[in-house]
Amino acid sequence: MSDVARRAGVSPALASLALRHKPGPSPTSRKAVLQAADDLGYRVNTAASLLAKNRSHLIGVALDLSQSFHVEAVDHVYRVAEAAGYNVLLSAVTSSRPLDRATESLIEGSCEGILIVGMHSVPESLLGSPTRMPVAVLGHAEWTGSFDVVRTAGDLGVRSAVDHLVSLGHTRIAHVDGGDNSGAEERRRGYVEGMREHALGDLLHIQRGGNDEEDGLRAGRELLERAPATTAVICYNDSCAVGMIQAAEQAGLTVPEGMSIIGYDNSPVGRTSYLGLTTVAQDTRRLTEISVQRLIEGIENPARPHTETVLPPRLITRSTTGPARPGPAAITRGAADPRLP
Amino acid sequence: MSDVARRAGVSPALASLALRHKPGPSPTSRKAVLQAADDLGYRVNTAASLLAKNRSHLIGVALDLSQSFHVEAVDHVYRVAEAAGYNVLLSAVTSSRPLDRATESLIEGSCEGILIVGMHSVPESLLGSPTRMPVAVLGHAEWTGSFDVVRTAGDLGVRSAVDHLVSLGHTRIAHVDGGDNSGAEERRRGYVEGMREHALGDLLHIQRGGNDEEDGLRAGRELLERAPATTAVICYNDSCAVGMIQAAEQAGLTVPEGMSIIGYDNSPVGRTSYLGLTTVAQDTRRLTEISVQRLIEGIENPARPHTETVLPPRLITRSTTGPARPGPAAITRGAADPRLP
DNA sequence: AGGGAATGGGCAAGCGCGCGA
DNA sequence: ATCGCGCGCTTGCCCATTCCC
Repeated sequence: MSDVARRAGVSPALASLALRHKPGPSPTSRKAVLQAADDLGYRVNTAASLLAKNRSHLIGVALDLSQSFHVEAVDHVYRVAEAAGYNVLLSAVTSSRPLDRATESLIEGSCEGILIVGMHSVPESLLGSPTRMPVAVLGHAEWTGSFDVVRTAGDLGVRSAVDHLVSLGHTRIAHVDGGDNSGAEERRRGYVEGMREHALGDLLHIQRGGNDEEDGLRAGRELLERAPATTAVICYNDSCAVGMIQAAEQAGLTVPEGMSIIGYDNSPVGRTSYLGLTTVAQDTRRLTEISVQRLIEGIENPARPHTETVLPPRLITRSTTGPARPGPAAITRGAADPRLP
Repeated sequence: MSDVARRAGVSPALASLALRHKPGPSPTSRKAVLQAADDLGYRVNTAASLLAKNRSHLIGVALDLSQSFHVEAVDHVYRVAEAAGYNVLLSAVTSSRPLDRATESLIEGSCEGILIVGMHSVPESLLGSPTRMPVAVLGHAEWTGSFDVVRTAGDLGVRSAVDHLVSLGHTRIAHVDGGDNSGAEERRRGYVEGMREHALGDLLHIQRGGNDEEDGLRAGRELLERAPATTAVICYNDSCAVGMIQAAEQAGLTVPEGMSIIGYDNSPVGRTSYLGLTTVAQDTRRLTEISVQRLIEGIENPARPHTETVLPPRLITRSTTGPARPGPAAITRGAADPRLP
């Protein structure tokens, strides 16, 4: 930096101010410094700057890249964080890289706070003093009051799915659940409550599912065998629903005539015009905005109490749900797919 | 750190050595330091350490999280980098965040080299002195000799797809291409060469496609209208192929009886037991290993000449390809899906 | 018994920048 | 607009002790 300053004919201190667009330097010297920096291809040394400032303006994000919801969130995180003057550090959780390793590397990256996407637990090491660090969770974590949580009311989402199906005349509505995946318990509860509310408590059928197509396919096959009278299924998520659709088609059921199917997440896979999956959408954008906001508030005011924010989901009706079939299931599928124009 | 040193009864310098597991301290003082650090919940200040060492042992990775190939690569990157004593900095490229912004933030994160996944260009700012920085590209970049490239021979992949189809008796083989997406040109060339080699140059049909299902669906509809005699299609990638399959089924063609379809990438979407997509697989693992290796070599020996490494792809035959239909296309699809057991 | 290597440990000079005086 | 200190750590250099020829 002193090279830059010399070239611009000012002191290093002034150059520092100019380079950071801080008030102080006159327009003349400001321009001179910027020009000199450009000529010399100079870039500030982040480490030194960080050491001197003792602030990084960096927020860390731990996520599972294999989940489309997380990937979608990333884009919003960048937007919101950058608008608030923060940079973003990403760290992936994978099958071979547990959450605590991900957060560990974020801390090493000297971030000032951590956003955890979609995990249901928070590493204790983050919350215990003296290493305490602001944490926000975007997703379903048990809220203990020592971090912020921003999530969707999954139970409401599934209840609205039940409502929708009931309004179409369905009664034998099953649920392919998500086992112990993130948010699965809540959705299961929403299903049970929704069914009971419509006095369909006797027809409850929960089939163990999972979070991918394979799981949905397997669960679907089992479901159709055990409860062949089922006319509608609410699945843990969209991938799972796609598997369920495949199971139904394999069994000779058209969708939605023979079987109505609802997913959860409004993921890209369900959005294609071909599939047109009816699904429960989370407001990824708002969720992300709020969680990043909360995290930044927690960074800038460590005394601030932590909150849990629950947003309502929204049912998106597309073409995998339709009126309950009056008679027995259709068992043929013709060339003209009725889902399509 | 001096607190730790005091508590352990040694000097800060010795504590530094002990904390970094460097030779010097006796086993006794080493243990004392580690114990003291643990008691105090001490963590080294990365910024200060970095400033003093002037090395970060960090490699930056710029990628597009919406592409499954990139996501798959991440896992391997972590493995290889960590094995070589490097940490990883991730930076996403999205529709609103161009590559140069991603690499910019990696540089700010003080990484020592950058791995660019699947983009076909390298920001000039990375290569021009005096900011020059080691760069490796995992994917199809025009190799200029000023960075390393590790990629798959896409043309060979598509040629082997053509070979496979020809061996099944197909001649009217079309290609739904990837437009100007990464690697599309090479795959298109492989198609043309493969067809010519089998003296099928007259039957060339290239349909403008893209990289997602929507593109594949649209391209498929057009293709079936313009070249209804087509019996096999090689698609730019798996998502595109899924769209193509949907277009075929909508037109009343069963797969593979009425139409054989091949994808590219061996992505999760095609791997499900239901789809069983025949596809050209890249060796993601090897590609990643080599590219990270090359990058690290470039960091540790800046004088090293840059290389281009081209790996062969591998055709994975599953159930969306079959013998060419002898007569006209089948136009019905029954309940019993012949793809399935 | 004396000299030299080997070993464990301390001292202090920065690293490049930001900020208060 | 400048001066100069200090952020927390690393590292080269030097000192002290021990052990061995």
